[in-house]
Amino acid sequence: MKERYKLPCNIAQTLNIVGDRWTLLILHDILIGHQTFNELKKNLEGISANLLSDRLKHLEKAGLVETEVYTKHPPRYQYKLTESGRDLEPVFDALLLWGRDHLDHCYKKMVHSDCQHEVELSYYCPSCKKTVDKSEIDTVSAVTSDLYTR
Amino acid sequence: MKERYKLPCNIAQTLNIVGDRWTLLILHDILIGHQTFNELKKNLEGISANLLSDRLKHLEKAGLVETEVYTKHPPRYQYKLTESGRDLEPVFDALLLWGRDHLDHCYKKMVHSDCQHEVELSYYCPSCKKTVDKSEIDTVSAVTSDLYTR
DNA sequence: CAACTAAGTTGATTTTTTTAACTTAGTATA
DNA sequence: TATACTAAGTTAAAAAAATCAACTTAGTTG
Repeated sequence: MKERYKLPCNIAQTLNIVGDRWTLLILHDILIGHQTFNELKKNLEGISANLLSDRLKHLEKAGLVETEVYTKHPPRYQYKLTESGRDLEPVFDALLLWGRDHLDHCYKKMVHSDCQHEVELSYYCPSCKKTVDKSEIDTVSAVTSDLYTR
Repeated sequence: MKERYKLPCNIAQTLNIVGDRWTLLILHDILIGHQTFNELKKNLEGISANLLSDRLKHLEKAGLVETEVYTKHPPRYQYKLTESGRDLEPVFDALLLWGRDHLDHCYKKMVHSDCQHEVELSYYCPSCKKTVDKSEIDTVSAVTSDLYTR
């Protein structure tokens, strides 16, 4: 993929990697256990084979997906997420929870297994070892530590 | 927008609303305070006027954005996020934090204002009033409460 | 040996996005 | 008062991306 968005912004640059049509859904489908080409194709109803092929190649190059031989004869591969691919989980969960709250029809929710109550996303400071409110968080430039808004 | 993805999945259906090229970046730019058409156009380097116009119309229809007159003469509008638009914040933050961890060049980070340490996303059970680990969370069908994997 | 399956590839068509020029209404400037 | 300028778009053409449908290749099964 060419660098589509040129903005100096984590979100834009992340979307340059995972923001194309179908890409996040492919990654999510691998995450939940669909690992062969045809399994993915079957599960992602509506995707075309060439697009799936292109996306998998791109994601492998970008280091989010890796292939692994699972039978030698005939040679068969399975697609797996790398660590950086698995690290998209909060993105999937944030989208899932937005959908839970705002879609006309909600398909999935996330509940705490102990009590079966729905969970939320929150922010955690590993140094203070506590949950912090969004209002206590600064989004700062990674370079100068100046306060930034993007 | 037509219903592009037909999958019975919160993530796919959410991406039907916000997954088109430029859409999340537009929403984020409104969130951080750019509210007029030309401000958005200037800040989203590379976007074309007609696409920005189309996206804003779509987002208004979908209820994530609303317009407000801010001068009568000449009539001038500003774009604002509705509550459902603002609720995308965890999505933006999850993308930002993925970028912090995995982009070659990181532009922004999020720190706890008290201690200046970088924060993480976590899951919170409002019923148990505590942070819960992802391993303690079930993603279940919203309808039948059966365990589901999508 | 014929049919089948997995994992794609190829080429044509359709849809989206980009590029660039134009519009419209009001404001400010010479 | 004509002229240029700005905000907020629209329009049309060209380019790029996605979809659709058919084909390929290598190995397997009946």
